[in-house]
Order: sequence, then C-alpha cells, then structure tokens
Amino acid sequence: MTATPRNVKPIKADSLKITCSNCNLRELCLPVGFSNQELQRLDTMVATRGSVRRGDTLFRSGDPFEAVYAVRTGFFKTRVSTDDGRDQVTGFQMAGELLGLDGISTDRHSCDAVALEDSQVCVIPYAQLEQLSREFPDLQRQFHKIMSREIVRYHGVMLLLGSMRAEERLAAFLLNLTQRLQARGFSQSSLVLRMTREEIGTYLGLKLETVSRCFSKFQEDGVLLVKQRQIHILDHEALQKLVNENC
Amino acid sequence: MTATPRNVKPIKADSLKITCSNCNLRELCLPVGFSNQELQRLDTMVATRGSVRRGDTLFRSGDPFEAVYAVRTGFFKTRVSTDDGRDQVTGFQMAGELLGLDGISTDRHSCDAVALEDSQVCVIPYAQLEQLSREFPDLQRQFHKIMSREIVRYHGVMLLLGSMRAEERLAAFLLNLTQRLQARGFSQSSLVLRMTREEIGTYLGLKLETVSRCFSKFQEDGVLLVKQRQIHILDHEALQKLVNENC
DNA sequence: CGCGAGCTTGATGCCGATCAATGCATGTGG
DNA sequence: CCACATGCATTGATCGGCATCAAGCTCGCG
Repeated sequence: MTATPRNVKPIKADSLKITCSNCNLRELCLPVGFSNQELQRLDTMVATRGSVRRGDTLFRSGDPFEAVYAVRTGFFKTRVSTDDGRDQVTGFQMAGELLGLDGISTDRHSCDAVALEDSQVCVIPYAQLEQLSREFPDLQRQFHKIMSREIVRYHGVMLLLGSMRAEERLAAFLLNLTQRLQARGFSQSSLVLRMTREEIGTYLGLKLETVSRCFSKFQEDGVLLVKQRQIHILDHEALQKLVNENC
Repeated sequence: MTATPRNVKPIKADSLKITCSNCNLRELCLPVGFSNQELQRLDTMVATRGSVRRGDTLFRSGDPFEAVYAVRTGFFKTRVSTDDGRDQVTGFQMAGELLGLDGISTDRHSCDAVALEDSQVCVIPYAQLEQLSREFPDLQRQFHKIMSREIVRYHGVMLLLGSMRAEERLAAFLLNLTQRLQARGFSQSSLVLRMTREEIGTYLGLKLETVSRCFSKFQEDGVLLVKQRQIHILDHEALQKLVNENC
C-alpha cells in the first residue's frame, strides 16, 4: 500500500532538499500563483520524489491508482495498448507536467507511462491532493484547470488525427514541442527529440517511414535542418502556415 | 453575468418540478451514489434547467465559461473548428453526460456544443460546483472521476483515429453508442442515429461517402440492417471482432 | 571492429478521398 | 395534388497519399 510503484526509486533524504517552494518549475506545475503559506502546505503533501530510469515505466495500465506524478526532470511518453499488440502514444510529458490523471476514473491506471530518459518525478498521493484541494481553493482551481487543459489538448489531437495530412501533423507536433520547451526557457528554433521516429509516428497516426520522409521533405524545402534527433527550425512561418492554412 | 447563455431558454418554474433528487438520471449523472442530504444540497446548486432547440448551440468557442451542463434529455455534439473552415466533432453527448468541461482551463469555452435534437440541460454554475465539492467529498470525487473518464475516452478515440481502418472505426463507434444507450435502458440491438453521415465522418476522421459505404458493406455482410438512420445490429459479435482483432 | 538499433530511401499497392451522378424523403408554394 | 426545391444518403469511377515491403545507411557501443 505504498504510493511508490516498483520502478520509482525514492531519492535519498540526504540528497539536496527539493521542495515545491524552491522548485524552479513552480510557475508551470501544480502550484501556479500560490502564496508562501500554500506552498509550504503543498510541501507536506508531496512527501516523495523519485527517479525513473530510461525505458522503465512509472505506472502501467491496470496498476492501482494511488498518486499523480509531476515530472521534475526528464521526459515521458504515455501510451495505450490493444490486446493485439498495436499501441497508440497518447502524449509526451516534460518538466512541470502531470502524469496519471487517467487513473482517477476507475481507481486503476488505463495507460502506461514510460520514461524516455532518466527522469525524476514528484509523487502526489491522490487522497492528499483531494484533501488539500478542499482546504485550498487555489489548489482546487489549478488542479481542475490542469485536467481541463488536458481535455482541450485532446481536442487538438483529434483535429490533427482526424483531418490533417502527414506533413501538417508533423509541423503541428514540432510547433507544440518548441512552444512547450520555450516556456521552460529553451530556444524556440532548435530542439533535441527525446523519442524515436516510430514513437512520433505512433503519436501522430503515421508510420515511421512517413515521419522520416516528412523530415527529409522539410529539410529539402529549407524549413528544417535535421541531423538525427537534432532539429533546427529555419522557417517557423512555413510550419505555422502548414498547420493553419491546411490543404 | 447570467449563467444562462442566449440559446438556453429557462424552463418555466410552473412546469413540472425537476430536481436531482427525483431525476431518473441520478445514477448516471453527477450525483452517483449520493445520500438524500447530498442530493438536496445539489438541488439548491442546480437552480436552472433550460431547453435548447435542435440546431442551436448551447455554447460556442470563445464564450465566457460560467457553468457546466448536464444533458437531461436530447442529444448534443461538440466540435472544434479551424479558421479555414474544417471542423472536427469531438464527441456526442446523451442524457446524463456533462458538457463544457473544456471551459475550465481558460475560463472560456474552446469548442461548440450543438443540439442535434430539441434538448433540455441542467445548468451547473461552476463557482457553486467548486464551492460545494469542497464541502462534499463525494461530489468532489465524482466530478474528478467524470473529468478523468473524459480523458480516458480520448485515449480510446486517439487509438481509433490513429490506427483503425474505416470499418473498424464505424464498428467501434456503433458499439460505443449502443453500450451507452443500453445503460439508459434502451435496446442494445437497435438504435436511431441522431446525427448525419457527415457528422459521424467528422467524428471518425472519415468522409461521409466512406461512412455510407461502410454501412452498406455491413448490411451486405449481414452485420447490420440499415434504413436511413434506423440501425439494427444483427451480428454484435462481428462488430466486436472488428474492433478487437484489428487487421 | 562488428553488431544492432534506429533512420533513410526507393518501389509498389491499397484504402479512402475526391468528383460526380442518382436516389430518396420531406417540405413548400402554385 | 402535383411540381419543384432541398437536404441527406447511396453508389460508381478515378486518383493520390500513405502503408507496406525491402534494401542500405549511420552512429553508438560492447
């Protein structure tokens, strides 16, 4: 009955003390706009931080749901699988983003969360999150906003999967990534992909060959500079156009 | 600053008194498993019921978010649109289901909700929902479950859009519809579609002609009996197989 | 240095989009 | 009551984008 799944190694107490109060992600994560007092209460709730090795799962479909997780460092993917082996990547999560919200509905997780690089997460026991969000309207509000944002995100993904062509999907994907990276202080014109072509494809509803071809096409057209997973965006406008003026 | 958008006509107070306590949907809707006391408090919150005419919108993308809505009777679709005119249906909602959760994230709605037939909704002011769910853990829990369920639903839709072929998509769609209708006391082997072929297509990422052809194919194969929007399911198994043993 | 995972690129084929015509049900006005 | 319009659905013919199959390439690593 611990809130720490098998693959999450607790970070030793003697390591540098990490708290929500001193976390540089606090303006992106759960405690957006919190007072000092609220931050301190949150620190009592997020008792555990843990690390997950690249390739390991934070949780799996079917696991009992006990906590949601905030990514502190690293990068994750979430995926759902069918019995017959196919799977669909449902999202990529980076620092400050929440994982595990799917578990609330049935008290069991319904997707897998896999670390794409060595990562650290903050473990937020759901029972305590419920309790504390009854006391702090700000926390309640922010938590609801995060769930709602996830719903809105899926609307965008549906539009992408339902009506965009391969190049448009990849363009939208890249713009979304850079936008989120930019909010975390990274360049908006260059990025390193943490996932394979196949994982991108499985997210975008395309085969890996198609993803690869699109990258090549973008390079030919002078829109991107692609060197394996190193991507430089040369023509931001062009990507934007592809997404907007569809067709 | 009213919680009642333009297209929602309040139902007269002198009409038959509708309350959560006496609503036959209470075991499907927000107050699942509530005590009588909780039901009565909920009744004070859901002050307004309203009706929406077929074709009218309950809310539109950009509208300020003030309330979520529970469908009492009727049928809705939600959709997101792009500047260039394409749109994507993101869901179909029937009695007992909640609309408007997308609005929490930015305090504005990010999709349109359109009535596919004359409908009635319960207006649940969000501020009061927040307040009351601080007082009633059961309500808080149920509300979170509903949002989480929506997230899980989108995982399924992504799988559908990302990896299924036309017939599989339609099969999954029909099974989902009948399942929900069954939970509401309707037959699981026959249904009347409330939406056009085009609306189905826009939900499933297909063109209306493809949807039509799939219906015809299912009829040829003896799986369905199709007469306009009247659908009889002759071979439930066959549909199930298409969805599971993909390929 | 050689292996293997991941990526690129080419050739071919199929599924579903597109274009187009017709059918069918409902509604409206002469 | 019929003529016509309108919205929705069906069906056919053709086309194109992406999947599939296959071969070779690149880079990191034991």
